[in-house]
Amino acid sequence: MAHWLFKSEPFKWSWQDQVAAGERGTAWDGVRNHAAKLNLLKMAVGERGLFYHSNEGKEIVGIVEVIRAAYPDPTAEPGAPWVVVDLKSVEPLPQPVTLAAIKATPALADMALLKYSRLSVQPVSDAEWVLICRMGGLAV
DNA sequence: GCCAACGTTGGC
DNA sequence: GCCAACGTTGGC
Repeated sequence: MAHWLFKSEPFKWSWQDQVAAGERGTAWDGVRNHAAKLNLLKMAVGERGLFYHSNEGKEIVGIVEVIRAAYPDPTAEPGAPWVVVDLKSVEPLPQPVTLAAIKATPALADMALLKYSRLSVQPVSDAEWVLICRMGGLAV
């Protein structure tokens, strides 16, 4: 299964908001970038992603799961190509993984987070996923 | 089809 | 607050 990374500015939509949304989850809306949209389209129900706080925090704080595959973004104009997936929170990272820690880890040098820092929905490789989960204090 | 101008993102 | 990176827009 593929893994992903979702970026959000915490004052717009934080990990706490995602947790508060509970088991029913919420739509990950507002994506207006075609590369990010393509990633959303590739997602399958049950795939998991990292939840990253940009700007304030600059750290990966939790794990989310795709609970509904891509469908048209209800916040976009009718007919627009934008899509959302529904996400629910799974668990927090006992120890958040900071951007600084990622930069300091040679094995993570190719992460999209570093190479394409403005992309809001990114793929994460299996190796990156395992390493970040471990750095965050989760057994994998 | 090129490219300058402009807006947005996001780290610092 | 600054600025680099990048996407989009619009004139030509």
